[in-house]
Amino acid sequence: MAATKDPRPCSIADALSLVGEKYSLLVLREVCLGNGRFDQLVRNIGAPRDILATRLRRLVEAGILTKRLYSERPQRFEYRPTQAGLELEPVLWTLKEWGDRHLRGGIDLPMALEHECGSELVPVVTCRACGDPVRHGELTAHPQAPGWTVSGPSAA
Amino acid sequence: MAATKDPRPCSIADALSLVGEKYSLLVLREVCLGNGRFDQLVRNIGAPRDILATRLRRLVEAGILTKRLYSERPQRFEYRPTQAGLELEPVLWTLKEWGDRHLRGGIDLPMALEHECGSELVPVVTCRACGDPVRHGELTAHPQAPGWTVSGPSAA
DNA sequence: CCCTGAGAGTTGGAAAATCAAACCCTCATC
DNA sequence: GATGAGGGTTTGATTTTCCAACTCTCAGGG
Repeated sequence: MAATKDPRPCSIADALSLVGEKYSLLVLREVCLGNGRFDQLVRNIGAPRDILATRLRRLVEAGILTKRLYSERPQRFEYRPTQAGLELEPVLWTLKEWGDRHLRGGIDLPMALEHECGSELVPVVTCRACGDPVRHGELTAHPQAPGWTVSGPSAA
Repeated sequence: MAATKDPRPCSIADALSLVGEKYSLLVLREVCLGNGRFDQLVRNIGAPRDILATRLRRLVEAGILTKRLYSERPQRFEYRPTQAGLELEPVLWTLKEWGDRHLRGGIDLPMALEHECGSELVPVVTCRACGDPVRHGELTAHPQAPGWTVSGPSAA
């Protein structure tokens, strides 16, 4: 999907070309919650069945989901996240956190995630090296490949 | 965009309905890098000009970007992230990290982000309460609103 | 044996979004 | 007066989405 001719080599664009189409990340949401059957997906996401079938094919061929047989006769399948799929979950958590705060004012949330530590999950993106929360002003972009130009703050 | 009739009240779906359309997150990428002028966006993203104009209108009305006059005569505008826009950046970082690792094998990356601590940014999503990195198995979903059903692991 | 129903899709045609290229408008400069 | 930059809008062809209906496989009941 995203930018077939993005003039920049970019992992964000590449990732979005796999999961940036309408419904794809909602499929991941459902599958990570364990709702991996076709009819569950249709009901819980509200997507047209044909589009959903297309997305599922694509996510499987991208290695983000796998199709698992859960009944031989009649043949019935279920979709589950692969390791790569599970590692995309942080994207969902940060999206959820943003939406909870900016779209719902942080109150009356429709769903809470509880961390094993016992409190509600509020995801914070930190720097692996120093462990500190990352903020916009603390970053500098370093283009390594041609195609990149950076102007303003966070320019290198 | 995403799921006009998502039967679940969900902040992820709501967030995606604002920034889930094709090119929207790439616009945010550019704007956060300081490349906020229309022609820069066209060139750096590779999107059709009319679509870009539509996205920009939408992102401004959603409060994610602002349009700033940077020249009176002739009138020239530039787009910049609002506070809400900046707070969406973590989504871009986690997407980049996933793409770097899963789509490029972690090597030969086209762009690096340097954290103020001096090392390259590798974003890690942590739990604000306990500070630990969050992993899939450590979460439990707690639906608070009707419309939610959770089956498998991470069910409540 | 026949009917119904669940589950997992596929098909066909109308409606909406995207795309590419050309165009427009306001100035500044030559 | 012509050229060019910047920031879009217009037009018409091409792709995607959308929706409803349909298919196929089997299980179970009467």
